[in-house]
Amino acid sequence: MNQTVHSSKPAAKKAPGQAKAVPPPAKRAVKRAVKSTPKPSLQAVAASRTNDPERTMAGILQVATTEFAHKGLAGARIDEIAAATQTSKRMIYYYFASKEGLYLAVLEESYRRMRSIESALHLEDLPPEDALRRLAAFTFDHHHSNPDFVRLVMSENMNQGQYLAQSKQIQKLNVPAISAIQKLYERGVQAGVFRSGLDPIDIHASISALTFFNVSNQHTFGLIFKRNTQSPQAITVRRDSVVEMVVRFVRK
Amino acid sequence: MNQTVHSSKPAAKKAPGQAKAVPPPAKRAVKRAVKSTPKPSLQAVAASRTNDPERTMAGILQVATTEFAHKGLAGARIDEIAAATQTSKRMIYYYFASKEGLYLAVLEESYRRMRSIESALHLEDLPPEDALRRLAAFTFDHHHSNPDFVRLVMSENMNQGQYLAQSKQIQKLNVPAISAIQKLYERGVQAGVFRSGLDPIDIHASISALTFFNVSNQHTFGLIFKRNTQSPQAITVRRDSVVEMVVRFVRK
DNA sequence: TTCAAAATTAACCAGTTAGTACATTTAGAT
DNA sequence: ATCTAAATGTACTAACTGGTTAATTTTGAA
Repeated sequence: MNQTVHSSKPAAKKAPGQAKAVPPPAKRAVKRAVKSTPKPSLQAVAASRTNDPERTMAGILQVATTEFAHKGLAGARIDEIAAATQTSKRMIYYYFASKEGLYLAVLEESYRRMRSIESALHLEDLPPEDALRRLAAFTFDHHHSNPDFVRLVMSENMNQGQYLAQSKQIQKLNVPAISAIQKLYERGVQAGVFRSGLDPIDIHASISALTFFNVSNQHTFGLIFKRNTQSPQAITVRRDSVVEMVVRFVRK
Repeated sequence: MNQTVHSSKPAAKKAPGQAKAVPPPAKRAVKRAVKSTPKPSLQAVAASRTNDPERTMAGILQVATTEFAHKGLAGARIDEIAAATQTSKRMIYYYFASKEGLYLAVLEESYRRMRSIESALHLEDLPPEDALRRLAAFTFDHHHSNPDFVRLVMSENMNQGQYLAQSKQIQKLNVPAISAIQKLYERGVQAGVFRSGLDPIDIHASISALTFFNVSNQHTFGLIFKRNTQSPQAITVRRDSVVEMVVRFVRK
C-alpha cells in the first residue's frame, strides 16, 4: 500500500538460477533469536516486521518435518507448509531453494537430532548383558516416541535413499551408534557371557529391525491381526519380548 | 501368472455417478484371456479393437502395482500408469473409479497373492525346530524377492493403513499365517524343545520385523553403514543370522 | 438380424501446485 | 545519517493432474 517509488536493487545475485539445496547461511542473527521483545513500538503495531532468519528457518523446518513425516515427499504440499508457518512460501524457496532442498534439510536435521540423543546413554557403567538390555530397550522407546523420525526414514526408503545419498553430513553420524554396541559386545565376549564371532552391525540391524518395525508397520500389522499394538500395555509386552530376543541371540 | 480374478458380483449400473472403489465385475470374458489369437482379421489391421475386460483389468493392475510400489499413492501418476498400459486412462476410471480405488485394488491383489504363496509351505512334516527355521528362512526370502509387496506395505503404513482398513476381504487372510506358526510352536512345546508361554503372534511379529526391515530399510541402512546389504553373500549371512535369532528366542 | 448393455477411445477441463517476478522493508556497517 | 545486502511479502503463472464428457465399437442374447 505504501507506494513510494523507491528503486532498490533486485535482491542481489540469487534470484534466477540458484543452484540446488544450498541454503544461504545467514549467520548473523545468532543471538537475536532469544532477545525478549523486539520493541513492539506501542503504536505502529500493524505493519511491523522483524528480520530473524534463524527463527524463520527453524520454524519452516519444524513445520516441514511434520508435513513430510506425515505425507512423504510427494504427498507434502509446499503451500500447506507455508500456511502453517509464521512466514511465507517465498521464504521456503529463499532458504531451501526447492521442495527437495527442504526435504533434504528436514532429513538431515532429523537424523542429527536422533543421533545426538542416542549418544547420551552410559553403557560402560553396566555389566554387558544389562547394557545390552538397556540399549535395546532404549532403542525401542526411542523409536516408539519419535514416530515422525521413523516415518521420515520410511519415506526416504520409498525414495530409495536418493536424498540421503546427497547428504555429506549424515554419513559421519553412524560411528557412535556402532562403536557403542561394539565395545559393549566385546566386553561381553571378554567376560565370557556373550558368544564370539558376531558382527556388531548385524546386531544393530536386528535391534533396529525389531524396534523400527514396531512403529513403522503398526497400522497394517494392527489391522491384519486385529490388535492394538500401541497401547501402553502392548508396548511393554512387546518391548520385553524384543529385549529378550536380542539378549538370547548374543548370550552364550 | 495370469490368475483369473473372476469376481461374481452384480454387474449393475455404473455410468456416471459411480460410488467409490466398486470395480465393475465384468464376468463375461473369463476364458477369453487365454484365447491365443483373437482373429487378427488379416486386413483391417489398424482400427481393430478387442474387448477383453479381464485382460484390461489385469494389465492395469499389473502396471499400477509397480507404479504404486515405486512411488507410493501420492507420487504415482494415473497418466503414467495409463501410458504404460495397453489401454487408456478412461479404462482405469471405468474399472477402478478413482486413483484411490485403483490403489486399494492393487493393495488387495498384492496381499492376496502373497498369502496364497505363503500357504504352500509344509511345516507339518518337519521337526519343530526345523520347521521354524524353514518358516523364518522362507519369510526372509519371500520378502527379499518381493520388494514391490514390501514397498506397498510401507506405502500403506505411510497412509496409516486407511485404505487397507476399507478392505473387507483382506482381513480374513491372516488366519493361515498365524495358525501355521501356532501349530508349529505348540508342537515344539509339546516335544519339549520350545519354551512355553510365548505368543504366536509375537513370534510372527519378530520374524516379520527382521525380514521386512531387511528389504524396507535397505537404502538408508546401506547408506549409513556403507554396506551393500543386498549382495547375494550379504543376504545369505543376514538370513542365517535372522533364522538363528528366531530359533534362539523360542528354544528352551 | 437386431438391440441394448458392456467396453473402449479421444479430447477436454478445472483445480492444484511448485516455483517466480517484483516490490519493499530491515539492519549492520561505514 | 546513509548505504547496501539480506530478508520478507504479494501476486502471479505455467505446467501438471485427477477426473469427465461425449461419442463409438463390440458382443452376447433374444
